[in-house]
Amino acid sequence: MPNKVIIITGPTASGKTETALDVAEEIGAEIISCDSVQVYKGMDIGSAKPHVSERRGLRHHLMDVAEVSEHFNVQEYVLKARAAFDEIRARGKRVVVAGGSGFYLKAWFSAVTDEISVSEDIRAQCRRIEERGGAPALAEKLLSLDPDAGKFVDMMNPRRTFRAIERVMASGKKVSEILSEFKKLPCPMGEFERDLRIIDRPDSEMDPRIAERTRKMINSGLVDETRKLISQGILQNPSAKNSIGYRETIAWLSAGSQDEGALFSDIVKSTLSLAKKQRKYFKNSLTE
RNA sequence: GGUGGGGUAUCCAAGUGGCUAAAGGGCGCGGACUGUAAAUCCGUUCGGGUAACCGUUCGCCGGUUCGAAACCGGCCCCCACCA
Repeated sequence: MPNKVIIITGPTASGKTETALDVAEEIGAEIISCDSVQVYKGMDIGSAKPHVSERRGLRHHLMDVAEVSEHFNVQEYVLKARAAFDEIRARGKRVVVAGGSGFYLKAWFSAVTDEISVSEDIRAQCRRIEERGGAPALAEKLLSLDPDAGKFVDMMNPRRTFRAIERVMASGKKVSEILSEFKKLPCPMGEFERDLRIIDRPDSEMDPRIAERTRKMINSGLVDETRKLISQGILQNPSAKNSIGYRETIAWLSAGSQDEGALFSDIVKSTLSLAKKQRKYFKNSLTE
């Protein structure tokens, strides 16, 4: 199957970027990144984005496609990645998908969003409910619209409940219907053969790799990069400002920039738990 | 040497007589997740047991009490200030 799309993923710092480059180089493929942070311009050091000089002349897509001040999400990822995917294949080249953002990666396997369009008015209503009473108020609202919703939606999670209310209000359908229709949706990237490769290493290798990479990030200017991003509006973007490395640096800067050792260990700690979380996602949501 | 503060589970940290195997947080572990996903949320976290329950625990030793992490005495460490 020489046309298979090779999908390379793995926890952060496992070495998937290198592997992807090796593989892509060997088969003359272009790379579509699957990383929710590398999509942002200027988030380079902290996201371990390979510098242009490290890309071995291979074309990379879905990197630097958004401003840090603007929100990005899976929906946009799907749109842009699909466009790049079609374009590359139209040129007769092969594709390597590489990255560790689990939810984005899922889009290469199945639907991740539905087609219900939610009006700004409905969204504003939900926001008001949340502001007034938080998760309990959202749960109450959802149950008033659909008494069975509790079976399908995590009512403790305001974000999930919020989304469910929106969809129910916009479609007039019950959660169960929305869900079963969603499950029937095709993969947004289309039909193609996949070759999923999950890169991983034992903790005994991961721990020092993460420590070393974090050290390197700080030494090569993570703090300055973060300052620049702040001036470009990263603080207005909740997903970008909460990404690992930047989140800690922002906190460290606002706490007075004392004790660089603490910054280092905070980032290492967060990165370690990210790696664990990624493994779980791959295990539970990407493989059968 | 003196004065004050402190020693609680893997870490930080509440708790001043029973309802305490011991609040809360972190870490770890498990799980959920359709538009913030490197996010958000849930469960679990002394040992044994499916459980009832049993065993061991709050610096150490001893005491008071029906009963102590908590009260009393002694001792050992740590921190701050004074000398």
